[in-house]
Amino acid sequence: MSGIAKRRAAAAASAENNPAYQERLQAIRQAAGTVFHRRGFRATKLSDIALEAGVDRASLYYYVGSKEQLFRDVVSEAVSANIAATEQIVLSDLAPGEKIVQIIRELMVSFVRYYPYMYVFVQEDFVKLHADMSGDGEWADTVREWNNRYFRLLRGVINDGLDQGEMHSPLPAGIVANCLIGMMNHSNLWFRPDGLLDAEEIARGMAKLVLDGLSIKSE
Amino acid sequence: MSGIAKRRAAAAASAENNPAYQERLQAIRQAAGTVFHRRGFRATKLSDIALEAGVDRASLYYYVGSKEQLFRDVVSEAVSANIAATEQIVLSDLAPGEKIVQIIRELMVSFVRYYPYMYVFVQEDFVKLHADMSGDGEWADTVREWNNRYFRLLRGVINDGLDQGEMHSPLPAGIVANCLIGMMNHSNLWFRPDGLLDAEEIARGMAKLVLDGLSIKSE
DNA sequence: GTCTATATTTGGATAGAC
DNA sequence: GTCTATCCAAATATAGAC
Repeated sequence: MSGIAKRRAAAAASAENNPAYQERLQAIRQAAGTVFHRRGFRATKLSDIALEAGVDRASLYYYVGSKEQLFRDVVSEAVSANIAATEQIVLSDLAPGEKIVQIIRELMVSFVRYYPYMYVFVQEDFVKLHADMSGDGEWADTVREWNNRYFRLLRGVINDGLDQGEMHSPLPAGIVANCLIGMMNHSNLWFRPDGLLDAEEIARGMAKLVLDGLSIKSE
Repeated sequence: MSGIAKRRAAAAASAENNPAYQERLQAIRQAAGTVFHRRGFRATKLSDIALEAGVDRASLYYYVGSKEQLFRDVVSEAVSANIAATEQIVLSDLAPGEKIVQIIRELMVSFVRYYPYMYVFVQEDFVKLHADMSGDGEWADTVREWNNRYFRLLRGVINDGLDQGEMHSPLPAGIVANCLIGMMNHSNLWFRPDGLLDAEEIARGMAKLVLDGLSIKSE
């Protein structure tokens, strides 16, 4: 273990009693989130994060072991919380259509609650990033598992809706699920928490789009 | 101009009479398309493209000036053709809903016709890539203009549908347009030309999803 | 804890022989 | 036209002084 790594570990071990340390670490994570969201993981330079956080580039390493570790730190809590919440929705006794409404709402609200950490995650394509994040196979498994779980939750709800006759589509449930995921994740490019519409309104609109469509039905 | 650059220019100038040259160049572009699609622009190494094309890394430079130029070469024709086709659809006298059907169809079919070059383009976020492709301001303008034109075309059609009373949504037309773009572009992760459903079928299903929704209406 | 200086790796691009 | 041997510019991470 290198010198800076030892001091980093020591600082982290006794971090609980050290509010200054916690504050600095939080500032670094927030700066990292901002830059990751703006540039994407691969294009983000640690010098950008250092600039954003107002510390020297080398000083980052007193708090963070690597760029990849910093990425994991800022996304893990947000993503796992959103998946857990989505699992609760799926386990509820709501009708499939109402579950879709709630799942979309949960995600859009999470984008704001954890802004911009959720976007930092969903904007990345981890299949393409595999080479960059090959340092830890366990992390790659975690990400794959997150994506698979979320996809299967959504596909399952749509499948139930189709089976129960509440929904209809010429597309298989998996493709519909991917369409919804693409629609929601793409909001990382245009949705901002301080925009005209808030997350709840946009989520309602998206759910209506998916469930009822744009066309006005002639009755 | 460097030595290899001179020979590259000379070869390109007399390329018309040289089928061997054309063939090699096409092979390189196809290899580039495959790797760009698999890894994304930034993560793609010229050594990957060389390996895929079966030539030495240095030999690429007899045919191509830079990684960025290679990227432009493989996407330009496909993207500009799709935008031109979309403009024709928008200029037609179809109803807004039918225009949406045709626009979605045109894009999904283009994904196949130019596979994988259209995906190579739409999977990139050029705002984030700006630093990497800063070599040429003109290219940045071209890309911005492409994205703006496509967005405005789609938003315009949706706006017409809302204004004419054929469509309804609580969301503004621009957000709906972004939802469709996200849905369609995300297919770069799951759609393959040799899959179970072809582009026409998927486009019809997507259009139905957007226009009629998933829910079965009680009549 | 922070910063200067630097080791190291990676990857785009070129020189020049053949 | 192609390949070997480089050059060079990032950018991550560390050493070690303070």
